[in-house]
Amino acid sequence: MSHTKNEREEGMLSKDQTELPLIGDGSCGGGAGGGVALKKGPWTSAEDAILIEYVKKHGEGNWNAVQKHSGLFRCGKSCRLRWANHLRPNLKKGAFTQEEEQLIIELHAKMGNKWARMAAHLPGRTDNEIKNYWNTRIKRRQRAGLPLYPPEVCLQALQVSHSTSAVNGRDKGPHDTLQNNSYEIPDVIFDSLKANQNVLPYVPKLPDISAGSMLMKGLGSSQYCSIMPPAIHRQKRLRESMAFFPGYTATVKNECPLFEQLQDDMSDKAARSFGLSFLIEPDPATNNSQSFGAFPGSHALSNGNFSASEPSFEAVKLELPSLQYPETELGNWGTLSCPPPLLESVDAFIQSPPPTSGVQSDCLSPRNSGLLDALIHEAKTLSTAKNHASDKSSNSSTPDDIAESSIFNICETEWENCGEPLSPMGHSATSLFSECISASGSSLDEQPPAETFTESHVKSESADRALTPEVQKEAPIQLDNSRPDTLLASNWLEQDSGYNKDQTIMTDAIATLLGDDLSSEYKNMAAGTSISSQAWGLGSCVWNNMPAVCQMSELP
DNA sequence: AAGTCGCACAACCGCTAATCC
DNA sequence: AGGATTAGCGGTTGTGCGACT
Repeated sequence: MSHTKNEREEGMLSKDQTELPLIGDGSCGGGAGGGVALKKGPWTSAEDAILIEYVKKHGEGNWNAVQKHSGLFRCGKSCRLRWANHLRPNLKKGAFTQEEEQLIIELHAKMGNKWARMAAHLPGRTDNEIKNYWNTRIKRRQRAGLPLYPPEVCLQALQVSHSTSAVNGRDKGPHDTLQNNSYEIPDVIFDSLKANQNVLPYVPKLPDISAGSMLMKGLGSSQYCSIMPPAIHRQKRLRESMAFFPGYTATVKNECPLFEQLQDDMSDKAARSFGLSFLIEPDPATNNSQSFGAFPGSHALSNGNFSASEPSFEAVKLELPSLQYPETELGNWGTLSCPPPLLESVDAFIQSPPPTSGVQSDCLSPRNSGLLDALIHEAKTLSTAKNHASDKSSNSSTPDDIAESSIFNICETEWENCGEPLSPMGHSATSLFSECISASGSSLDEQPPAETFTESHVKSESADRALTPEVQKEAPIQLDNSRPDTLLASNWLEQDSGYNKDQTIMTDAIATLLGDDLSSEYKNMAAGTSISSQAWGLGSCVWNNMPAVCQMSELP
């Protein structure tokens, strides 16, 4: 990797020697500098020698003393980096081996952008090397339109996460999971979520955050969703979706490939692959909400962020390296769905959030704990609402009524308390879903063949209408067909395996997941509407949380 | 041959956590 | 306890080089 380092340094020697820039910033000044001109830029061999000599004498650490003791005009920070990245013994130089690359991929699936921790698993490699390698890889894969993670890694992540979440209680220490060759859930996520629980009314009890979800941070990245237009304009799609299914629109950015895959193969195998196994075989030891919480993939971070350190609470903060969201590709999306004005307006919102955005962010924080958690909350509320409704007018409600009166009332009341008809998942979350909408096509009637899925257009009309609250109520029917899950449904229903069978499977699966109380309602909905928009709206919530599985197993 | 572009890499920057005093 | 210092981490930027036009 750095095999040319010495040549480069030698080549730059003359330049370096002629320039001795002042250390202008305080970050490197420390106490050692004391106003002395400290050198920046590439290290020379002479400097390396001095540093090596210093470390031999004094050992590592106390880097700010290097300049004092050795006369090296470098700040301690720079010395430490130089030593750690280039001079310390046992450093492996040269390109990453196949095994190392594989390990990096797996580690990144586990940890996200925890370069230092990844480096700990790669003897002789530095975090910087790994980071650079990964960023380069991202670029490469993105250009090639390849998924970021190979399927086997996805599968492994899923399997481990599933077993981990089933076996482990809550936040098991990372060391434990690592020792078990399990996927590591950074504590910080739990901390963040826990912190959120104190603030927010509908942040569920902390469930396991599955490795699958961690993985999906990567999977959900634009690179990964390369089978769709890669750099999705999340803000635009946010609008399209959130107006219509405020609560269920999270995380689907990660899941989009599901629908491609579903179109290819909606067989039993496929269904199993992307998560029906979880549905059909729920953990009997868990009750409804718990099983939700333990559902792998239920905590896919909504912003497609790779970093495991921060399930960002800010609607727009993206921890990804900027290159991972190439703005240059946004134009592709401009042709996909929304008219420019909408696009721009949402852009403006994202890029310079209004003063209330922080409040919204807080209010919307449940997204950090995952779509299914929100679903739990909503489902419970739905159940409550239903009970209320039946108290007032017993037996008068059709399943459709129930869906309308409960689901969308919820949307308009509870969630609107956040100041905007946004999902508890928040902007990013909703945008994730809308990404899928954009990618998956506009309507059932226009449903394109799978091959052309990514080129389909979302009618801007739908998006525009979605902006106004008054269309929200009618939106479900109108827009349902644009939902990827509806497409999924339609595809599914067209399969040779037969409508009734699949419907039953799906309904039962979701019902199982929902638990006894809610399952009957869901089944009623499904039955009453023949996989109606409402049913699929609810069902899609489940589907939307399967991508960790589906992508893992169905990647080309 | 000259200019441009993209890649790979090294180093820097800003921030935070840990430690010291 | 609390401020200062140090170490570490992750993101970003700058630079050299080779490929391409």
